[in-house]
Amino acid sequence: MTFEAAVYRLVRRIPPAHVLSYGQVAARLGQPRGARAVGRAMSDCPDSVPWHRVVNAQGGISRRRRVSGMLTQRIRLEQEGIRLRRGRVPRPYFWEGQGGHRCVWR
DNA sequence: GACTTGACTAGAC
DNA sequence: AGTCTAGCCAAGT
Repeated sequence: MTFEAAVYRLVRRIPPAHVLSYGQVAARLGQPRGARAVGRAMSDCPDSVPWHRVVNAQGGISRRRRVSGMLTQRIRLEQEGIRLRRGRVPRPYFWEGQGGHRCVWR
């Protein structure tokens, strides 16, 4: 199992209308400082991966080579019912796994 | 095979 | 609240 594959497997488990930061993904895979490696993996991921559910630690959409990709990500998030505040995904949308949060998606 | 380059980030000033 | 740094991993040079 490569790191990349592990990243894709986890990202596929993020429920609709929820997000995870690059750092959170890395931490869950046992690499608390591997956020950057997650970003690299996401830059080349299969279409079967809901890549739009991964944002940066501030809830914002990170820059990339293809600027248009940023718009696509925002659109996809909004289509799932996520409302961005000041260009960021508000905290309640962050997937905390088993616990604590209320699912705002319907 | 060494070095660079990112969709990153927590911590230290 | 800005700036800098170290740490991560794979692809491209």
